[in-house]
Amino acid sequence: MAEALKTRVSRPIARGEKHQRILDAAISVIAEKGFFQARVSEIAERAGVADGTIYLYFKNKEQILMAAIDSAFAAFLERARAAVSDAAMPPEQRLSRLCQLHLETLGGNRDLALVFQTELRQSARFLAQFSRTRLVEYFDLIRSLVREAQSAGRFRPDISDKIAANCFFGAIDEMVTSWMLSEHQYSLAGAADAVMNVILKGMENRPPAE
Amino acid sequence: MAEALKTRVSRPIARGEKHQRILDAAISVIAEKGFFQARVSEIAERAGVADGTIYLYFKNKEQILMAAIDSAFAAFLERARAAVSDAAMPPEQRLSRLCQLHLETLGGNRDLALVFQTELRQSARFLAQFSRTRLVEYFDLIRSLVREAQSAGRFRPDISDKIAANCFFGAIDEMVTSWMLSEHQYSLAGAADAVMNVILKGMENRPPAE
Amino acid sequence: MAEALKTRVSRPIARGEKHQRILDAAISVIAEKGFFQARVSEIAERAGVADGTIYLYFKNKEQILMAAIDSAFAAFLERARAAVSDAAMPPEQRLSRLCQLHLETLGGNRDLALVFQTELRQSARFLAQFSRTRLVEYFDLIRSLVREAQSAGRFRPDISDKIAANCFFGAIDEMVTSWMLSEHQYSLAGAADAVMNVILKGMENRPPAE
Amino acid sequence: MAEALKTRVSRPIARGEKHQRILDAAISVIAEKGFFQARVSEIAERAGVADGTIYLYFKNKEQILMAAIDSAFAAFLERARAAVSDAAMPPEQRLSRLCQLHLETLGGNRDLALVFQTELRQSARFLAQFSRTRLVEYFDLIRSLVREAQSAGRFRPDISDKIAANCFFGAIDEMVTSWMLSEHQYSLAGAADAVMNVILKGMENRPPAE
DNA sequence: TATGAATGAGTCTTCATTCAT
DNA sequence: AATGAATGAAGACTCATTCAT
Repeated sequence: MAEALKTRVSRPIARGEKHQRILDAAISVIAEKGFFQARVSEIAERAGVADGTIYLYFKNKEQILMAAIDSAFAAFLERARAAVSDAAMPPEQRLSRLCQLHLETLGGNRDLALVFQTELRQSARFLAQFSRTRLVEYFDLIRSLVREAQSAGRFRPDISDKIAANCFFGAIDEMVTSWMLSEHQYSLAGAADAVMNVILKGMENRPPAE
Repeated sequence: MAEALKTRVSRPIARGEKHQRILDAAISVIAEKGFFQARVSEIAERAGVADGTIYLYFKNKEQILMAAIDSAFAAFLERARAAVSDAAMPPEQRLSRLCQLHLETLGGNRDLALVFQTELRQSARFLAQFSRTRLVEYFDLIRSLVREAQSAGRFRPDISDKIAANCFFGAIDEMVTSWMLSEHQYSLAGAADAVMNVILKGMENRPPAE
Repeated sequence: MAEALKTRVSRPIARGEKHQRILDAAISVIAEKGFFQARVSEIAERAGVADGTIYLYFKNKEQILMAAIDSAFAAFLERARAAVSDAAMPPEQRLSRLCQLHLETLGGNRDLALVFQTELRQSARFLAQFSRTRLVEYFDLIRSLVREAQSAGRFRPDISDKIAANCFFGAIDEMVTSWMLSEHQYSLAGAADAVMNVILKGMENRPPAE
Repeated sequence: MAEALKTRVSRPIARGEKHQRILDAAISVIAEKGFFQARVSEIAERAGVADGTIYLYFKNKEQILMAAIDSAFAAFLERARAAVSDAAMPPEQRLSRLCQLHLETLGGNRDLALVFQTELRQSARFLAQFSRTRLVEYFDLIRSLVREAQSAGRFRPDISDKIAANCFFGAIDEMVTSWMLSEHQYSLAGAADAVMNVILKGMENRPPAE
């Protein structure tokens, strides 16, 4: 009975832990080598398991990589949603917080930044739907904040929420990319205010100067 | 004899022409399959040459792909420079033209869009300097226009030209990406004004409303 | 001896039953997949035991498969011996009964037919002696009946019992094989008389027609 | 021009030769190891080519093995047809010739015998149609001779040509199998007359003894 | 120059077997 | 005795690159 209980309790944990170790190892390998250069044997090695063990948890190489990217993005999305959940805060300020979180998260995790900037897009193009779905969810989050700001009269009503979201996301995304390619010579999160200073100003609803 | 003569006369052209055919074929294959899924034998087939012939023109697969991407981007950059060369035009209007050209060019060439949005970034990460250099040149073009606009008092002086360029390029780039992933359901170039309406407004130098 | 006794007393039912379940599962898997395509894990699943449990009863995969085939054939041989044990019956009639039994048994058990026709031969070629020995025993049974018929003057004395047994067994065996490959479109046992009508006639001792 | 011609002439030969070398090597490996134990790398080694070269000639492992078996059987079938093509010879004598050829051919080529007796049957069960088709063609050849003998009043009309063919083929086939398993201690072809002495006698049309 | 058959290093994946529980 | 997660050896197959023609 103690045996059974122990087994029932410990196995799931052990299993989950190994599953996660493989996902983490996969992110690390993808970050370093890229999606198509990632080797199953290297993921196994970094996860501290045998090659064959990988296949107890994932159907094939593609599924490992997809799951790894998706799981990383899902976690990111989760935090993003939490960051903008305070309905009491004005929507443009929540967009600022989202920008801050985005730059902080990727600026603080080189592997994540590499994967997001180069591999997520690959997966969006070539691979199954779910990674793309995550991106769409992120966009929808931004768009809903934009519409909210428009409804509140804080953003100009004449701009499309889709285009606004593209400008918002594109500007932030490009900040990450150029930072990533520039070998991180500066603090990414430190640029958040400057970016928002341009983007939000471009959207704000101001009476024409007289 | 007629054969030989024909060969002798046409060769100089033929070489250049064959070289170019390989580059074009490479772009086409990369657009379809992606950088790492592109096969040398498929490039050869589309170029109408034997596999081995590729190696008379390029050292290895990486060099083909790099040269193809670089050459496509170089042509793009050339047109971009020409588009903003009219010093008589106000800088912010030249930025608008650049945006228009960017969206028109990629919106009108699916292969180019695919390569720029997903593979150029890959190459920027993994491959030799020259593709990255092109990107930097494009950025420098944007930054110089931004600085010019600042000097002329049209753009706010308090924003960094680098960040402004990131916002400008990022917004446009994201327009292309989302259009590309959305299966081109709308005219990309048609969105140029809307994007500039946000970005340029975000940079323009206006006295605060009182 | 103490070991044997202990086994016989304590585990007889449980051990024997699980052992047999594995053998049955093995026959079923071999029939479906073939000897070399049979998977240990599938045998374990069909036997309702864990993979590792298999190895408490058998040294390795080859031993399982060998034992399964051997056990199936041993049962068959047992019935064959019983069928021809009536010394009062004329030997050629006993050969007919053997033929009938052979066709009935395999015609009534698809798995057994598949295993006998394709896998027994494999095992005869590649695997240890014991399966082959069973075949030899079956042959010897046939040969002894042939010799008996010759002694009784019912079969021609000029034909070798070995060759006669080959003809007898070969004809029956081929009936099974062609039936098996033809998707069982007809009753196999129903052909027994027709086959014997050829084979026994070929062996019978008749004065030449004048 | 001479170059082109030479290429056009020599290449096909070279290709065909290598193709055949691979088939021969495959037969040899299958004979030794069996269908499912045959390794592509071993076939390549025996054929004197690199592993990858195999795949220039065959789509995958199964295709190699199938082609090898089929080609060997096709050659056998060809000879069989030639052996019984003399319409002037009585049909029962032609059946004897077929038996002789069958036993001679397999008795003289150990690899072929091994492949025919154990692997052809496997392929008939598991693999694509064409090997099975060959077997059917061989059977049809036998059946047509049986029917011819019946029409000529040499064979009893009351037996089915299908069952007669099974007896005929089964007896011969079993001779080969038992010879093969007995380590070839005797001349296989030498047994042809004895086998025919049983089988043909079993089929012959004789008035009942009075 | 041009060809394309040949090469073989490199990787994913399977599955018999082990062993800690 | 029983389990089944973990192992890792083995093997099919791909494809960039070479080189004889």
